This record gives sequence, structure tokens and C-alpha cells, in this order.
Amino acid sequence: MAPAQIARDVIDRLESGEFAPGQRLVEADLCLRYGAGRQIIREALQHLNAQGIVALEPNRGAHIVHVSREDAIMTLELTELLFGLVSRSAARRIAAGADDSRLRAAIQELVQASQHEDRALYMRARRHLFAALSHIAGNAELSRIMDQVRVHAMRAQFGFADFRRGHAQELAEIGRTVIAGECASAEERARNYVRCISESLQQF
Amino acid sequence: MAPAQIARDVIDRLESGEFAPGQRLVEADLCLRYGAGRQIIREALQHLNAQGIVALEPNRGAHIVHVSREDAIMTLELTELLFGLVSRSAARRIAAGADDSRLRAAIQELVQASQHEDRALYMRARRHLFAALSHIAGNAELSRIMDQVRVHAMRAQFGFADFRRGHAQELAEIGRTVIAGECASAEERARNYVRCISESLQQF
DNA sequence: TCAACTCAGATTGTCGACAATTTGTTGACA
DNA sequence: TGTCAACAAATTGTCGACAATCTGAGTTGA
Repeated sequence: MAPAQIARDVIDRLESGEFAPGQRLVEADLCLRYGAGRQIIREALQHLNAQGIVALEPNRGAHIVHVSREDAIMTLELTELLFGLVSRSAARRIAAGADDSRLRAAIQELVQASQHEDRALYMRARRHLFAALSHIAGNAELSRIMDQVRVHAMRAQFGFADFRRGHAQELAEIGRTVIAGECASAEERARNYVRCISESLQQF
Repeated sequence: MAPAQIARDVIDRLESGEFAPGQRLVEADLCLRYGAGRQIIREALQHLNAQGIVALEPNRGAHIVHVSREDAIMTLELTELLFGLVSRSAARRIAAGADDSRLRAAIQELVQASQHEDRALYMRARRHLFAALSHIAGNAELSRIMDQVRVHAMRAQFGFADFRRGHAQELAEIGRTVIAGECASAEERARNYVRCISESLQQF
């Protein structure tokens, strides 16, 4: 199993609640779990560290970082900005003739997923939509940062709230606005979408 | 020498022109250069890879990524958003009573540095100012992303243009606005500052 | 009782060696 | 001459072993 896959799996387990914040990740344990050498595990841990998901203290190993309430709020602010930027950029590129097939496919997948009550399915479809937008926006740097922030937004219960409030329609609509190439509108809708979820989260 | 330091040094050499985009980074060479084992070098390379500075192809090694004109423009857009967010957040925290000593020190350092004609000195002072703002904003995630984007902004010649246009005064003024706790004003000034430099860059 | 010390156990950090992969070159053959 | 297989060189990928460091339990002495 490759380091990136292991990192991905750790994130999944974190989102599913199998790994808890503060929990230590001991290299030897992970070696057994994934049947990999320590080298591999170390690379995976560094990958996670670079994303800010685990903290790596010298000679003391790795542990999953806590997410405070304030962290969550700021992550959502960040998400609002970035999702807005990505949507606007993607719309601009499509208006300039970029390929939109991947985005169309992602929208369809999302609509289908929203008809079932399967959270995992919905989450994956949503991830694909974001990936398609990042891809069309066409900037590797932005894509990377979006990826990182998305994981943190998930940890702030963003995805859960989104699923419960049934925002799939709005998300699909944002995708269609991007396809239509309406930059300003796409950005505004995207930001508003994040803001709604953010507010519903802050009610707790 | 620790992996993080090596990564930092590579970035410095990249900014100084000693390393060029597209250049391959062979592990054995770096081992000799830094007198470190391959393990260490590998970690440094992964660190750089996580920041999007080098690309890491399986079995084919690492090379420094190119920055296209479009990449640069989008990075500057991203910088504008993030610098605005950081400034606003920091101002809000200071208005709520957070410690501003580090920011004051950074401003003073910047003012002093701007009186000499030393680019390296100015760059460092500027980095400290950004670090102080990120620190006061108080979100580790945001700090990390700011760091990453700042390096990319540098590669887009941002720092160079800043130095040449003598924007130190404006930067210091932004810092003072943050200390005054004026959220909206701080954000607007910060974004405007990035926009100015971005425009002067796009004239080429 | 409690602070300081010692020492085993657990864990991470680093090195050297070898396996796997890619790349460039040589030479045979149509 | 051009193509292709085989080989050699360079480079990266992975493993095992040992060194360095941290943690906590037990011990000693005031």
C-alpha cells in the first residue's frame, strides 16, 4: 500500500470516527495494520502532517490534532473564500472554452446520489464535484489547497451538516452556473452556500 | 541539518536563482551538498512536494515545478483573499484583547529594514510581519496555508515587485490598522495592497 | 511524604545495503 | 540506414539493524 493511500485511509477512518482527535499514531501499529514497512508509514505520516491533520513531535511521534470551535469557524471562512474563488475561476475558464464534461458528470453523479439516503455516496459525489471545479480552474496550487481545506472543513462537521440539510440541489445549481460561465454569479452562489451551512453549524 | 531546514534552504536558493524551474533534484547530490543521509533528503523533498514546489514522480525523482503566467495570476488572487482574511481575523482578535507585541516588533523591523536598500533584510522583515499576523489570527491551518501561498507568491515575483515599488510604508500602515482593531479597514487595505502589486506585475 | 535519581521498556531517528525501476548505449540484423 | 533487443549505468524504493531519545515505574535518601 502506497503512502498516499494510507494517508487517505487514515483520513477516512478519522471522518468515520474510528480515529479520534488526540489519538497517538504509533508507527509500529500502523505497520501491522497496513502491512507496510516503517519507511512507508513515515511518509504517510509526513503527508498527513503537511496537511495539518496530525502533529509530528520530534522523538515523540504523531498524534491527531484537535479542532477547536474557533478553528472550525475560521476554516469555514476560508472555505467560503476558496470555494468562491474556485467557482469563479472555473466559470471564467469555461466561458473561455474549457472542457466541462467532467463537471457535467460530477453534477449528474451528485443528483443521483442525493436521491438515495447514502451519506458515503453523497460525500464521494460531492468530492468529485469539488475536484472537477478545481481541475477546471486549472491551478495546481489552488487544487492542492482546496483539498487540504476540504478535509479540515469535513472535520468541522461541514459535510455532515450539508448532508442533513439536503443542499445537493443548490450544489448542483452552482455547478450549472459555472457551466453557464457566469463568473460573478457562480462566486456569489458558492460563497452563499458555504455561509448557509456555516450558520446552521454555529447554531449549536 | 534537519529536513525542514533543508527544504527552507532549497526555497531560498530557488528564490535567489541558484535553482531553476524544471531542474532535477537528485537525492545523492543533495546528500553531498547538505552532508545528510538520503532519509533526511527524502523527507525534505516530500516537504517541498507537499508545498507544491517540487514534483515527485515515482522512480523518476524530483524536479522543481514550473510556474506559468496563469499560475502566477491565480496565486496572486489567492494571496489577495488570504492576506485579507488574515488581516481581518488578526484585527478582530486584537480588538478582543489579543497580544499585539509581536506585530509591533515586526512593524518596527520592517520600517527599519526599508530604510536600508537591502533586499534580503526587507524580505525577512516582511516574512516576520506575515508570520505575526498569522500568529495573531490564531488558526494553525490558516497559518500553514498562508506560508505555502507566500512561497508561491514569491515565485511569481511578488516580493521582488514589492521591494522595487517601495511598499514598506503601506505594509506598515496595514499592520497599524490591524493593531487598531479595525477589521473591515484592515481587510480592505490588505487586499488593495496585494492588488496593486499584482497589477504592476501584470504590466509586463 | 516527597523530590530527585536510575534504569528498563517503548518509540522514534538514521544509516547502510540491496532490490526495483528507469534511461541511455551498444551492437546485431533485416 | 533504421529498428529492436540486451545490457550497463544511474537513480529511486524498501528493508533490517542499531543508535538516540523519551516515558514511566521503582528506588533511595532527606
